[in-house]
Amino acid sequence: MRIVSWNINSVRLREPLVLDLIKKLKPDVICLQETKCPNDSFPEKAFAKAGFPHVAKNGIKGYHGVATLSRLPFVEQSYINYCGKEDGRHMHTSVEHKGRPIAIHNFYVPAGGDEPDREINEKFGHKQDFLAEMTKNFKRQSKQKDAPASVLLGDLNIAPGEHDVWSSKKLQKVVSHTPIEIETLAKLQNTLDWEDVSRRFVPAEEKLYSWWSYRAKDWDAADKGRRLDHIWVTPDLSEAVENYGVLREARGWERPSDHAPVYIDIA
DNA sequence: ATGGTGGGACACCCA
Repeated sequence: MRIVSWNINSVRLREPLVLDLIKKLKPDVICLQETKCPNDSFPEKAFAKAGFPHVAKNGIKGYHGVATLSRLPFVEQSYINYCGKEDGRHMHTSVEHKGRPIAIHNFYVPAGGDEPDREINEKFGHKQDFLAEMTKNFKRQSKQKDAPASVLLGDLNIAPGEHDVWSSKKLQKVVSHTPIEIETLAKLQNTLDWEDVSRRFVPAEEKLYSWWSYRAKDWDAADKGRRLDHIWVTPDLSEAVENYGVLREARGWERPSDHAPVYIDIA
């Protein structure tokens, strides 16, 4: 089973690119972020025709918004609102794989604004609070006896490792790579003992990115990227994950998203 | 220190 995560930056504008992605990667589940699309105008028909009749969406007008597309039916779907906002940043679904459910938590974590200081930038405070609330919710879930095998993925808007950014030194005070965010993300990762799948397949000392700014003259040549998109799995799933990749070429497609899709294969 | 680009809704927000 192949699961893809992609910050699409407008699903309506880039509907053709999603179809290209389907042809290219032949995924079973596609988790989209930044759909920027209300639920009633989501382009479902095109995706159904391409083999994805099952769509779970948590969209709002204009910005944010997440959606999960699947070849397989969902045995469960729900979403949680964070920080008292209905801003479309989480979609939970469950699919059955070899007779047992796999929970898929599709997240779009707040970007956090420009200043890494909650006293002067409330967006940064929101990002920190959002991650704390995720941690609290998953801690509760992990205490349940029959907690399902789970995948947590999406645009977490934090690049934690030294080689998850083009220059760790230059980005120390840049939101997405500050020590406080990295610490908050680690706290979340440790609650359920999630495994960051990417770094099992790509050594920690190798540069690995999933996002390149629109502002670069030549994103590919400059290659000043960050790994903002993540796929984590609970320990009971770890062994079954047999492949991981970033579809870097998608960043070079016509009218691209600034994020590339990331994916895993589960045996 | 600054401004560079892109998307959506609608005069300015999000990233």
